[in-house]
Amino acid sequence: MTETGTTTESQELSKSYDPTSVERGMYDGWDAAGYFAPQDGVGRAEGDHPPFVMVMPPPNLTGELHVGHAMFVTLEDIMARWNRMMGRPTLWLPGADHAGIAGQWVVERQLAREGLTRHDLGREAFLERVWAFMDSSRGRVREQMRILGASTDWSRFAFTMDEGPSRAVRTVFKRLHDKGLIYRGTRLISWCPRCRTALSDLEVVYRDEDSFLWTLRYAVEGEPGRMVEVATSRPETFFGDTAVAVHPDDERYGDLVGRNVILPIIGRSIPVVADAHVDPAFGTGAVKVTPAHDPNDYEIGQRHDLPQITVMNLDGTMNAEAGPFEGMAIREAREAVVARLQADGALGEVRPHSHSVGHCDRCGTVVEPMISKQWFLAMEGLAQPALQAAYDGSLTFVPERHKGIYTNWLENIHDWCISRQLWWGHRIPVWYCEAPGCSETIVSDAETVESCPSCGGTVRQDPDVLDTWFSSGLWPFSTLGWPDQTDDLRRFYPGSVMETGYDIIFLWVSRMVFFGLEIMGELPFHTVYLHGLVRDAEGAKMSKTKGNVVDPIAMSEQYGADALRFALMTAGSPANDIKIGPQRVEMARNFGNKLWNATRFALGAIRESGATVRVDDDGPVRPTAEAYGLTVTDRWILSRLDATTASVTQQLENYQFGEAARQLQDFTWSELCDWYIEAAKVRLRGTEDERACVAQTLAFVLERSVRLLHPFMPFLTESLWQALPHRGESIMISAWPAAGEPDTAAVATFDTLCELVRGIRNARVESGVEAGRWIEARVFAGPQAAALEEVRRELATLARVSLDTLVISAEEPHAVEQSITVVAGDVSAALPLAGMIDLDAERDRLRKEIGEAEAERTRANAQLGNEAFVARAPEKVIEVQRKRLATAEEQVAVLTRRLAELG
RNA sequence: GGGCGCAUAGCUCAGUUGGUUAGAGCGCACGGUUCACAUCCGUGAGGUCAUAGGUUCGAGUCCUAUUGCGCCCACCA
Repeated sequence: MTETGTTTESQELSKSYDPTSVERGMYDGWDAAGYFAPQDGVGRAEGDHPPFVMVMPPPNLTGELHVGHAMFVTLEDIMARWNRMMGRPTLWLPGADHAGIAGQWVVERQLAREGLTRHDLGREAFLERVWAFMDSSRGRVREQMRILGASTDWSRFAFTMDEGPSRAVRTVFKRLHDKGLIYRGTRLISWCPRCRTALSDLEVVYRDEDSFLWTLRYAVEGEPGRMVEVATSRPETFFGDTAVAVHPDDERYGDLVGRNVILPIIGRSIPVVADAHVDPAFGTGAVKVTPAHDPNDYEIGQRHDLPQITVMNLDGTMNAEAGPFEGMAIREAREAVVARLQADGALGEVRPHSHSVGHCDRCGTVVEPMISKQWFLAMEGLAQPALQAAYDGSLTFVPERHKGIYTNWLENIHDWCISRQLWWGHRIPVWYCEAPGCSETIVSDAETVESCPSCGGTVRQDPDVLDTWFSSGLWPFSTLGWPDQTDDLRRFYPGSVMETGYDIIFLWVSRMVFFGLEIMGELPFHTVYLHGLVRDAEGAKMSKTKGNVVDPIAMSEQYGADALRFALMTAGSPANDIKIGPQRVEMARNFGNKLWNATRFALGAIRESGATVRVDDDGPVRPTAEAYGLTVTDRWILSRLDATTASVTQQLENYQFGEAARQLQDFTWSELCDWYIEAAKVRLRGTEDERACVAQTLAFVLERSVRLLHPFMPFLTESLWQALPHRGESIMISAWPAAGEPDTAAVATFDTLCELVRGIRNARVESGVEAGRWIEARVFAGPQAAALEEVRRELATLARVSLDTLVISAEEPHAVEQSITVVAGDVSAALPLAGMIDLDAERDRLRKEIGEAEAERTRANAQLGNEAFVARAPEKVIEVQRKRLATAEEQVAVLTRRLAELG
């Protein structure tokens, strides 16, 4: 079954853990070895090994990575590395996003610093400039992800503006256009006057602003002196009013419906219409209708066939419709208009009013609803299958509550305005024939169209580009070569998990789902895992202007990428926002140091044991009782390793990454280091067989632990694994450990040992025994005496009891004078401390302990005395209570006798 | 207006199907240089699990209401 020796020469580890030297160069080695790519010829086609496929949410190439990126890189890397170790062909596909409006905005800002606008450069030169920026940014982002340890397949790196994804965009556009789902129409859309482009609903963020509600007075035509008052928060738009609307049942205005009113200043006549949308209780119950500048008014206008009068220019100034106010900025115009209305006696009540105002998500400018000719994607038909997938459970959300957010949005979906008046992005693949008399519109998936296919005339491409999220929505298949039927597409579509932030469920996740279903006929992934946002140590959102940005690269340089990753994972729970500061990362680094030193210790122990660790293809061979003479201590740590392995595996299956990391930290630090290693030191000073047993057990447990930790701390674990006895060339491609059966007897005995040791240590401290002093102890262990006898040296060493005087017996002697009594579960110990005992203090201590034991006994009795409890609780739970009662009774008895003996 | 989340030790947070005496790290107190680690070890103090009801043999965990904080959605003239 085994060969001896290790395949790799064990390395000496330096005195202390230096993350920088551990991490340096390691990534390049993995990359060069090709570990990041799925094995050739493996994948869905082969059937029996379903691949694990995850497409990275492509970071925007607009700047440096922030700690939020480190968060998703860590989560996805854990999934990728774990699945790889589970033996699944794993593809984690990296990429980057051109970021449309955000990308253009960054470069425009650069230009602004040079006193230039994009128009100074012209479209072509501007795009060259953007490309140059993106290229340099792309390199940095890749480098930063490597520093973080992202095990992505760089050979498949994709950029949204690359030829492949661009062709996918054109193909989808054409296909959906031919199907009638993409159409061009003149609608009311959201317009950013600064960016000078249309926006989708999702790119508009609303903020409450304090303003006023102005009452305007319109004269009723043909009835001198009679006025109708309308309330508005936007007086400057009244030039575009084409009606006044009142509720059909509003008696105040019933006689006015069908008649006209006169707009002040410009004297235009507009009708009064009845529309149920109007709330008679709000304002005056009469509302000015401006179809070209308000979504509600637009709807009313549609219903009553009202004209649309646009009163603003695309740059946010008033146009000729505003008469004397032409050329003024909107805000400026508002004040001037109000002043003029007041002067003309057309202004009524003015009162403070708070309402929410839409702003451009990118630049913060107030967004204007405008009538504009744009391209739209009809959503109703696309949304249905995407909803169905969520309803029937074929699409899962982690955590599940986000499913409702997703479905709620799709249930209330509006058509998506996909055209943008930008230069940076995917050009709309539509050409218009310029020949006189020919009105041909050509939609093509080709990169260029030279001439009109019907008349041969010259053509001009639509100047607009697509919303950046259009290409993002195609990402799960455009990155795999679609529209070509590539091997990758066959092997890796559909994917498995989409890991991203909950803030882009609408913007991105929903769009990938409906595009995937429409274009590929299959969901792009079965699970959506959503992480929370990362905040600073005070819980504030990070921003450069606040100066509270945690730079993941600086953090990695100081504490190591492993520490940053571990800190991010253990800082909170899935999908909740987490806070992160340097202190937490430092603690994670300390954990790394602990592992480092535990490994150093193990290597030293193995060397000094003189034994050779036996290794097979699954690493150090699991030591057996027959071959190695395992003791309770070894059996305990092996059992704990098994339990931890099983639990961590389950946590990973359930996407509970933080809990998995915490359990591993707890196991390795508390159980392995604080207890096993300390206890094992006894036998390392013992016989040759004992040393060999400890060496094999340590090698086994540590090697497995390091493997379990690998997805979380890839660099450190690789380094330690290489130093430990192992087989194989990298921990990255080693197998995920399997769990064995629990050894309940060993666990019970060792737990008793721990409890007893803790009790004795506590008694020593409380009695003021010097830390270094060896004391006497007599342990009364009842039926556990034999088992404890097996670990008497460990007990003696850990509790600092001199081995010569340690007595472990089944029966309690009648009298032990001048001693301190320790109870630990079922067992007790007497510490004869001649001359050191303050009898009064000891009596007080005993009384206090008796009190606690009695309280415990009372609680257990109460539980068991409850007939309903005994009748209905499961037998297992009742048994626990019986045991609890027995232990408490025993403790009361022992302590009471001791108290009596003290006199 | 609708929806979601959070509230647990001085601080930051865990606690997946309800089940002994609710955990960790930091901080705090006391003590430790014995040959892995002071980036460490040992011991300890510290919590009416926001409030009020309810379901249950049993509630930090499930239900209802309330308070406070945060977020999302919505056509708030």
